[in-house]
Amino acid sequence: MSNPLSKNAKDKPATLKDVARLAGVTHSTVSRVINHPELVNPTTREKIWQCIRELDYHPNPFARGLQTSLSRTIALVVPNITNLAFANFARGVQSSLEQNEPYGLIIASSDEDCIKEKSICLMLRQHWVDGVIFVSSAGGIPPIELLPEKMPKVLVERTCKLDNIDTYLLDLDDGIKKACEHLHGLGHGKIAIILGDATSITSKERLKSFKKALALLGLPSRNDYIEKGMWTSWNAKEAMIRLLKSEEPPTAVFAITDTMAMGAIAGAWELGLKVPEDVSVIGFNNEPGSAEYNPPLTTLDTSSFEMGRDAAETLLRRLGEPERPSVEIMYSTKLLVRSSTAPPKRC
Amino acid sequence: MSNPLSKNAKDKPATLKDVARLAGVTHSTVSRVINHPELVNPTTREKIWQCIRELDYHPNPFARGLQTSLSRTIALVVPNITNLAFANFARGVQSSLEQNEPYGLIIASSDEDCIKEKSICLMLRQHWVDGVIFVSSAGGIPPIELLPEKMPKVLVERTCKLDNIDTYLLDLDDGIKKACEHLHGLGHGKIAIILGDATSITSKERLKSFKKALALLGLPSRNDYIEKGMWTSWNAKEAMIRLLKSEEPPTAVFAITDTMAMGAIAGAWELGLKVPEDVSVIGFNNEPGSAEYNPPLTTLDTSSFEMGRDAAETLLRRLGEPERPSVEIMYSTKLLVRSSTAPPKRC
DNA sequence: GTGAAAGCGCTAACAT
DNA sequence: ATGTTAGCGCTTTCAC
Repeated sequence: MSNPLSKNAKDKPATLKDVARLAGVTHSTVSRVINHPELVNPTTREKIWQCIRELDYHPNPFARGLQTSLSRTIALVVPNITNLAFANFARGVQSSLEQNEPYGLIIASSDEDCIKEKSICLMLRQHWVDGVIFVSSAGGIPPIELLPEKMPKVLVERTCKLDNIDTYLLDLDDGIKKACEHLHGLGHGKIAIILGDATSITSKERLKSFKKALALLGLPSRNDYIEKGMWTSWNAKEAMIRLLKSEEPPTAVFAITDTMAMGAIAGAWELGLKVPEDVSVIGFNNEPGSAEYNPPLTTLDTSSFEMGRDAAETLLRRLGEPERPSVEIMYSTKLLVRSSTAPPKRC
Repeated sequence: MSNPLSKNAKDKPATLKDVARLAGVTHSTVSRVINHPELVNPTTREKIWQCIRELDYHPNPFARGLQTSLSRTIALVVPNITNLAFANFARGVQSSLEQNEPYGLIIASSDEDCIKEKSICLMLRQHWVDGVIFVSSAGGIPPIELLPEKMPKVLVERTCKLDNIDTYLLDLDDGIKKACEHLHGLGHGKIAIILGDATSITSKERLKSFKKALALLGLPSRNDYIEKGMWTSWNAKEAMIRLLKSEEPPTAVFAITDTMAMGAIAGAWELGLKVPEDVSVIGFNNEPGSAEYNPPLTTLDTSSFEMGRDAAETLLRRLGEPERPSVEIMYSTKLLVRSSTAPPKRC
């Protein structure tokens, strides 16, 4: 129609055969130009490329997949896409995909739910993705047994005994120690923590690092200083209110996500308490917007975008080279001191 | 191995033929059981289902796609996945997919960039998605000409003359009028607006509605009350600072996303000004967390999740029924009055 | 360096 | 109600 190119009759997408006919060769030669160009005569190769462009030919992914079992699509499974740290991670993955081969990206959000994670794996198997990136799986190790053993997988924030699985880790012990040291250095001795849900591995791991850090500083671990914010700002707000209304309220609170830190600050505010004057709050992740919160959030930067980009690169590399030794990469976090932490009113 | 089921030799996925052999029928009968169960004898049907389960058979999507040209995957294109309103929309889409057929979901974020939007379409064409949902495309109408004409498409927050495209719209005129009326009712006469970037259709449309609303209230539209926040809280913060430092600063500011509203509040705060005492701020979208901001944000709720869920449902329906008349659905917004707006200090 | 031919796993038209 | 058969578009031996 408006397309000047002479397409095939019914405007159906051109096939290998169409290109072959136009170029005066057989379809196998055309296929060869695409998959093993070095095996074909440079002159014919160039001619065939012209025909490919002229017909706007694109290989049919179904036919190709039927042969190769490859879909040129990878999947990313995160616990919650509305968590900005994960959304940023996803952007990192996408940016890596853009700069490398044109892989499609299937994003699935499991809502921190093991059951959903399983059904996502089932869905992925039915869609034959070439590889998967799992981020902080709800049940510790994601249900990878539901996926083909050979399918490359990258685990983020989780370890797994299995060989041939690449892993991206966050140095929680170090990061959380830095956070606690910062608070301790300001004079805080009564530090509480706001977790997500009590059962998630993410919460448990961060709690463990937190307890370690307190011990290192000679501070006691108090059970009444452990609260659950269910990953949302509104629940964290309630958690903060509970903490501050207790008999001996903490002077500083570490929330294991920025979102919950913001909720915690809102909770203090609701009780007429100011942050950081009356209580200090420190977050985790450096989510976009944390610097513009009121007050700007002191937090640990976890480079979500970069991690996503690197994780995707690792997956892509393994896709091309299945036998390469697996890597385990540890990311360190960076303490960003902003305005939500200050010395306590009275030591 | 640990699987008790008697799988086929090499543990390769079972095929139609394997099931047929086990059931003592031909592969076409098995295919029929899956695609047109009503055409097959209930007894054999049941037996075949058992064999399917026993072998854990799943149709090969490539072979199936080669026949049907259907991938059972749809795509969602949003301007920015780190915008919580869009992330929520995506969750809505996913939830609808879960409750209906097991469609895969490809999410692509265009970064408000027309060029990227085009390359996304190219990628989607190569992945043969069955349908696409476009949300507030950067260039007005998304580059649908790059996608097969027959591919079902749902447009969100955009209209398009083309027939057979389903549309989900936001009643901006009404919503923004409500916001301005609220501000005007509190006594504000000097109302500024913080847009995203100046060139995006989203910004232009909201500005138009804003001007209309001001006119309706008998308020003048001042060009120096139009600022750009580039969709981020940090840029919105700078924009707010510019507004407040001007000769005749506004007493109220309407930011066209909550994220930018939060940045605006941070800007006021940086100048030692309080919200809502010194300046009122109203947002748009009711993003998760807006209620826990400091102060809780007055905003317009746009039901992102529900819209995503409904848009996906519409797409799914059209997938099953390509000839059904297209729908155009208008969503109204709801004003949520919280604590970031109040009467101006001096009228 | 290129062509011929087989077959990946499935669907559907046709035959019985 | 079920079986037979012919492709879908591609990759990859195997000949030449």
